[in-house]
Amino acid sequence: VAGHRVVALERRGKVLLWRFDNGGTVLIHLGMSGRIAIDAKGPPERHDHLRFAIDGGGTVTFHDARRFGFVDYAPLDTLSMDPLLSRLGPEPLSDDFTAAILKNRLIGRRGPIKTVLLDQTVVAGLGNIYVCEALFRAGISPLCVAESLSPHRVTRLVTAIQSVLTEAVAAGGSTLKDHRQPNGALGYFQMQFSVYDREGAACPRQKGEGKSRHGIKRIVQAGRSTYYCPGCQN
DNA sequence: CACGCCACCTGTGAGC
DNA sequence: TGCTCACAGGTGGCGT
Repeated sequence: VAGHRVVALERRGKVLLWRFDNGGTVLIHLGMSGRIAIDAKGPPERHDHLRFAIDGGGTVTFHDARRFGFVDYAPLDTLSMDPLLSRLGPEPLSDDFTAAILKNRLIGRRGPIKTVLLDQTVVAGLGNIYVCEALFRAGISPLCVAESLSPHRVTRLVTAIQSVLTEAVAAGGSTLKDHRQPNGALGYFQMQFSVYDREGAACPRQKGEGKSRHGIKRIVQAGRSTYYCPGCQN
């Protein structure tokens, strides 16, 4: 991409796409601990893996301590065939993400809805935090068999996913530890978590209602932590 | 095909 | 203080 101009910055699921005027695309996945830093000050730090120098002196740095992220390059016209993108489910904030479509994609999925929503081929872009938060908002137990959800519940789930993602983006994401926005700012959506990483806390929906006997519970599903309120999610 | 488990790699906090 | 262990936002390969 040296010598070429970026013509568009896009995203598909969790994959960042930098489109260049030669038709090529740089693909970036931040994994768990990755970040992009614009005009990072000073010399490269530990775990800075790649730095782009921009005309005018600016820099764009890919930094990732845990190295679960990656950067790849797709030459002209190969992007749509990229295995990273070709099997992705619908964008949850697009018009393509409706209750009818999600319901359809849950057919044949007998695993728990929590695990199924983490499958990027079902819906693109959801991670562990936002699945937990969306299921709480929808009042759906993470243990529910995915294909058994009623149309009404799937409708609530779609609405919950959209609201969680919209609010999380507005808050700059969730900084548990590593996440930074490209300008270096922290994310703040963790302040608004209802259940994630809140094991033992009172359920926010039951606060002040005198029936807070249900604390937030942590279980493990497919090797991942799930947080939920057994009182409101069933 | 669907699903669970494990590995991948590094940092951090808890417990001793 | 320093050691060991468990665990962490994701994904892909493997066995079942």
